[in-house]
Amino acid sequence: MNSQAIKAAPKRKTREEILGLSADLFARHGYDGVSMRDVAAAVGLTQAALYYHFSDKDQLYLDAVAYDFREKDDALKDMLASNSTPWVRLERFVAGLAQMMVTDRDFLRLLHWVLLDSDEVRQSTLAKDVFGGMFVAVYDLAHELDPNRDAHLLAMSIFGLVIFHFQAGAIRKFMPGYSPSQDNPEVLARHICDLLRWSLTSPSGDAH
Amino acid sequence: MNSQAIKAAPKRKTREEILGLSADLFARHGYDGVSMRDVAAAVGLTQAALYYHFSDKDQLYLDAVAYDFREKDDALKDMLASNSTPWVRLERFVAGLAQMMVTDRDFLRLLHWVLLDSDEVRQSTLAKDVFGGMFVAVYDLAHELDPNRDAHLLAMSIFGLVIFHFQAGAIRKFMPGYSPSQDNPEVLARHICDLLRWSLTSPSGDAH
DNA sequence: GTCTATATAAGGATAGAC
DNA sequence: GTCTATCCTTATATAGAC
Repeated sequence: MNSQAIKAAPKRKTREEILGLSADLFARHGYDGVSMRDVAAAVGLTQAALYYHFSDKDQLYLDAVAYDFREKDDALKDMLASNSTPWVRLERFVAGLAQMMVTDRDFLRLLHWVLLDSDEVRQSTLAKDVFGGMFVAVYDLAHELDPNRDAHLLAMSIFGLVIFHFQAGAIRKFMPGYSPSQDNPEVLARHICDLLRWSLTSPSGDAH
Repeated sequence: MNSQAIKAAPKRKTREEILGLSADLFARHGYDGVSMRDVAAAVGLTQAALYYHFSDKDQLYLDAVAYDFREKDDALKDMLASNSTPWVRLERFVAGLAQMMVTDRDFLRLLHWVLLDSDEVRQSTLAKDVFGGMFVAVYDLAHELDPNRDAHLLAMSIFGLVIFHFQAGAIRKFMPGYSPSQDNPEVLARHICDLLRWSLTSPSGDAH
């Protein structure tokens, strides 16, 4: 009925189960905050078994992050790929990204840890594997929105506007002007798109 | 001749030395990534001595972060306080914040860890002690820039535009359109202020 | 593939001398 | 105020049985 029939890929599942569960843990507590014991307990194995699947903790971490981001990356790229106008695609992407931040808290958390990682090799690997495709899509969109601006900076700004809002989510609540409605992805998306739109479509902006 | 000679403020220095040095360590490696042994070694004391000054690791961390941010908070508020026009103050603040991100890498790192902290109590404490004043200043500025927008969201966006750029600094280098000049605080500040300015001053922005 | 058992290091924290 | 010495827990990783 299904692919590998009964016998061909018998235990490949364990590896993916480890990846999924450890990604959750790393998202919540970071590399140093998660022990191999924690992972083993979550999966329902002993510590030693993990070393059958992964050479060491570093490798497990790297694979887990890549595993977790892959699917989100695909979803986000889908939001950008269509033949609507650039502004419609932007609106959909921003709302979709914001929604994703709300729906899956771990997405933001894991992203956070990745950005924070001080290991250069891990970062370059993840940058390409995980963010490369998504960034390029937004980068192209940025160029469409305003060919006269630095598309790289503009793309970064788009990400920053959405992501930072949620990064600061926990402390935002203690700041003046806070309203729970701001946690609504639609409200945020509206704010951001307005901010960009009345900027980028600016008619006769003069010298600068 | 040295130390104890004066008598007035004999050993208060040690505590501050611990705070300064441990702040560096926490900035670089986070709470879990720093051991009391690490701190002790950096300061030149033994582990046990730390427990004379701080009840436990949590308290040391909390005090160290607050200690480190206090001075930056003051500097940033100064940039916002003047009687120039709002746009001039914005430009100065953005450039100043960006410069600070470049000059003191630990500032960003520590901020990062604070945002990530999963401990609610620690977060509310730090939110008020550390960011409260700075946020209010930007919040007020945001209201001046455009009284018709949600000042809270706008203030957050201003922070996000600057901060995220540097958060993503390490992976940005692997993305298309990257240029070293974008690491220049002046260039970034120009980009951000343009983005906001041609937006917020938008003349006849119609319905939305 | 997964287990038990264990080696070995590093972690937070305390007691008591000075 | 700081030290030495130590306790106890937790950590990564391996060896070898099943």
